[in-house]
Amino acid sequence: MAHAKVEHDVVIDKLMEVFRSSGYDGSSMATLAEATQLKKASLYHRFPRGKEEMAHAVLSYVADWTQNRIVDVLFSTNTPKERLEVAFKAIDELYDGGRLDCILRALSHGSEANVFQQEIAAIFQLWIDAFTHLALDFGHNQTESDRLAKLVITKIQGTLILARALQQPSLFQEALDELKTSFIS
Amino acid sequence: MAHAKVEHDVVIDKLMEVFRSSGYDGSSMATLAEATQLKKASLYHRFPRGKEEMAHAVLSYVADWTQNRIVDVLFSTNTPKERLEVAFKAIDELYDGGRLDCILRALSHGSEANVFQQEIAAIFQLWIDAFTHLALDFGHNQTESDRLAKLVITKIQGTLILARALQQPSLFQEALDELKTSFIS
DNA sequence: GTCTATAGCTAGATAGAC
DNA sequence: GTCTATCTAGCTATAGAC
Repeated sequence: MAHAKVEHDVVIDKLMEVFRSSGYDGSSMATLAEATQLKKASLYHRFPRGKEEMAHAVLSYVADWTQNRIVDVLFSTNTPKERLEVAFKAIDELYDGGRLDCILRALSHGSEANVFQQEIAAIFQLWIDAFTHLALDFGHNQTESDRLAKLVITKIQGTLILARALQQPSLFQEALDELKTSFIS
Repeated sequence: MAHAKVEHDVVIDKLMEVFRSSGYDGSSMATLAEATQLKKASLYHRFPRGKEEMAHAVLSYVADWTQNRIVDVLFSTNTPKERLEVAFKAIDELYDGGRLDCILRALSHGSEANVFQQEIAAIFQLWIDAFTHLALDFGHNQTESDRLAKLVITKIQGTLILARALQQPSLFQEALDELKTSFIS
């Protein structure tokens, strides 16, 4: 089946893989086509407005992922401890234990003025709201819960940068453990 | 003086400005030429190996800046408290109070495999060594000093990302204050 | 929905005058 | 050391067959 239809989810996943490792401008239609095993014209058939639409589609996927794997989990009826564990397991997978870069950062640099800025901000806000809710359920007060939620994001992002720069993924693992402890204690 | 020689430091500064806001692949010879007020051919005269050499020159400048404004300061003979204040003042300037992105991150994505990875890692290591030294002088033990030094980098990088994504530079300012407190207490 | 082929443009890079 | 002019390759995007 040389011309079999490639599943939409698989295409999005491959596009994300390229964007997150090469950035927006560093990802050409040629490399995106190669990664998805589609020809350039086929990509344009699926994403008529080209590369920008592909990046938006990836961000839309990331928003869905966040809703399903973070927000829904942290607002579920399990115990706070259980919710915390499940969410952090997902985060660990998302970044492959500190080896993969964050797609939101990869798409925040670009020659054209930040067309993705609002979408990215909205996704970060999903994370903040969800972790604030969890912290409240752990018994922290509002101020401390806000602080913890932002700490989740800044610690993950900051350690990802250092872990990848120094090629020490373990730094990321340690940070996740420390974060979990911050909620419990 | 239409053809006056543009100072090397000014050229580096303008190149950095473009790279840090547009990333490596997002910065074209045309935009780099426009920013430096030089024609493309003049840039090639100064940087024969083109864009890659320009980025290396910028990273070399950043390494020098780190040596002068961070390492030398933190290894000076002033009191730990004074050294801390001077270094953090420099950091605040470097990122314009949380409004500017980090050049090291801007150069860590690219279509070509990470040609800047080692240079970037070396600069982060300068920061780590300098802040470890400071923490030891504050009376912290070796383990805690290592932790604090890495915390400086991860907290700065992480909060920069969130501050810029949410367009709330104050998050960065707060983080700098918290970091200073971490050393003193 | 996929493909081949190609248009039209912009990228990085160079030659050579001043 | 700066410039204008230009080359070639790679880019985004489209046309049209199957």
